[in-house]
Amino acid sequence: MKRTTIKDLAEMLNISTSTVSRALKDHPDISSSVKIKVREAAETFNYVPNDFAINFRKKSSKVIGLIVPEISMFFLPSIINGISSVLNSEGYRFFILSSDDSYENEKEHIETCINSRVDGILISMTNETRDIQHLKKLKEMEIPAVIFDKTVLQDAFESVIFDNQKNAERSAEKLINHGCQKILAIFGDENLEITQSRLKSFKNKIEQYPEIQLHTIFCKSADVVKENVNSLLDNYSFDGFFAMSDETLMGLHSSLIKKNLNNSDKKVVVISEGKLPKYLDENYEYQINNGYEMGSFAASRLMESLKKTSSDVVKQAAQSYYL
Amino acid sequence: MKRTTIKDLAEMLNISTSTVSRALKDHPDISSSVKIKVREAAETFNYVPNDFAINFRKKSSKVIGLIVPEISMFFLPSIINGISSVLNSEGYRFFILSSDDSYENEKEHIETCINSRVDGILISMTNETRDIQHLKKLKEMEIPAVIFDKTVLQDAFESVIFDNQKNAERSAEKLINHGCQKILAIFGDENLEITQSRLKSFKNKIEQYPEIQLHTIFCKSADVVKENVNSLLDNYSFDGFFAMSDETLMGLHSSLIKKNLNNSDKKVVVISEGKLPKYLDENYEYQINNGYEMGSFAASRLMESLKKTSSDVVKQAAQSYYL
DNA sequence: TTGAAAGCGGTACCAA
DNA sequence: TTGGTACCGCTTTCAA
Repeated sequence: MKRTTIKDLAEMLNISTSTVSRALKDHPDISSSVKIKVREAAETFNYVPNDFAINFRKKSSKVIGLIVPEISMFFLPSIINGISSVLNSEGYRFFILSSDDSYENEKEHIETCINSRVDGILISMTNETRDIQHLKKLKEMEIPAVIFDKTVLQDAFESVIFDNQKNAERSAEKLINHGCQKILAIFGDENLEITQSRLKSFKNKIEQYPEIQLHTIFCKSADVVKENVNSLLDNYSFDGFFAMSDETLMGLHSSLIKKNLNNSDKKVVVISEGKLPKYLDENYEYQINNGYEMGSFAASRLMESLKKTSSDVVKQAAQSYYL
Repeated sequence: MKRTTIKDLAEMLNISTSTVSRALKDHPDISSSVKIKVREAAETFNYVPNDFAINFRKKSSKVIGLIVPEISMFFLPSIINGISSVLNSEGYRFFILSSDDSYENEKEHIETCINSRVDGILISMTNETRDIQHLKKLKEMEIPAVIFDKTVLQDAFESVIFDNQKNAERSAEKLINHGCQKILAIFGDENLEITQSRLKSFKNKIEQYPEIQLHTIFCKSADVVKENVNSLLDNYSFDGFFAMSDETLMGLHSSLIKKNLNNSDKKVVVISEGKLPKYLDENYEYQINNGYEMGSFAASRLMESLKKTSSDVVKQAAQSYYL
């Protein structure tokens, strides 16, 4: 089953391949009579341009590599939607590679992307990732990359991140305004930058009110949250809760249900990326991080970089964008 | 920034491109001394084979198109995981195209896939899709495709679907075994095949017990479920609930919370694809549809088709697989 | 306005 | 064991 090529059309019409090629893309040089003939033949014989040959020729794949730490329920769909909306409208495709929270996989995926000649990379890093050593090659090869959400301290690539400080502070304010006096704040993995930055500003804010008692815990998964909160609630009571993420909220919620505290007058504030949680309990208050916005913004930044020729690239610290 | 090519290496080493090409892929004809030289040079000059040139030459993209009706929170992540696990291990990539529940988009995506020369297609259809007219071209071009989850009656392509009948029946049995007498069953869009098949077997089972009162409603979104259930609960009470999907469950859950029924002794059974809902309320019972399993199974089927040469393709009704 | 031809980076056949 | 070369399908420069 051979697919019709430009050469086939050229032979059938007794004209040259260059003429066919130009006619097909409505080049001004070509007479309209020829254009019509060519288009008809193309239509009739079901001609489909071979993207490979084109990409190969043009040295541009129109493909972006999306590397994510994991394919999670909470965040990815909205991110993907945001990315799709921008990339598809610009004629780009993207493929997803999941690192499964392993630095080694992440490193390998970068190689994969380089080998398959992606035009650019969108990456969110694993919890294990500590530096951007494995991204250096991208700079050498001048493959633009934008880091989003999960990142490390660096100034080589543009990054798009949520404003943790702002979100954590506002969450604290919400609890304060509700008059909460005994607050349990639940954070994720203590080693993550994101945890530290949310912790810091949350704590700072709360500490401006010496009368408030703050208890903080760190848990690496929803299940751990649940266990820890369960045992805490056996001995203490709280009138306010803070969960730094959707995942910590899942654990907290589960525990509150178990302890029959879900209908009491406690206040729960959470920094969230999802849209599902609104069904958990409509009384929870969300400081929403918008995945769609992040995805589309990161993709836009990447498209911008792609449009710059390499000579445009100013060798200075890349910008970080806060959403 | 030019990337090193085989030609570059050949010139540097004063040997032919064919020799370099063969040395690089460890061809038995090549002497080990040459192989070593070539590999060293490749290493030194950071040689990366150009997949485009290779694909172009070999007429195989190693890319699969994944077309989904929407990028939803509930199901997609696990599906993607399942697909990834199979495809990546076979050296394939895939890109995601979302139809946003529009038949027109779906049709266009098929074209896109054909144009970008994907080796195969995995597709889950929109609610609007009524036939496989738009897939006919795939057959002509001998592009293998596997339909999963959302499909229509057809026997041209292999399909992988959940066993709705089994799931609905088992869900009904669960409620019956709990001794529920007044059951509210919540279904999705009445026009969908999936709804009809779940409805039918659920109802059949329940009707074997004439003493049970069954009330069924159809709602197109979680929010609609919530509204409808809210007003129903004002006038009636139920001791058992059935939700045909994660989404209907979300609405139901929300409503139960609002009516303070979440800690009563009602029974809730749901056919679910997600993993999130376990945190909603651990007393809910799930008849789980495993997205990971579906994704990996569909991908495996596709890989199988890919391995067959076109002459292997037997022209007979394609099989459906039930999970 | 059209055509001839080179070439993108590999691969593989045929010859040496 | 190695080299020469045609070719995959398309674009683009140069010439006519």
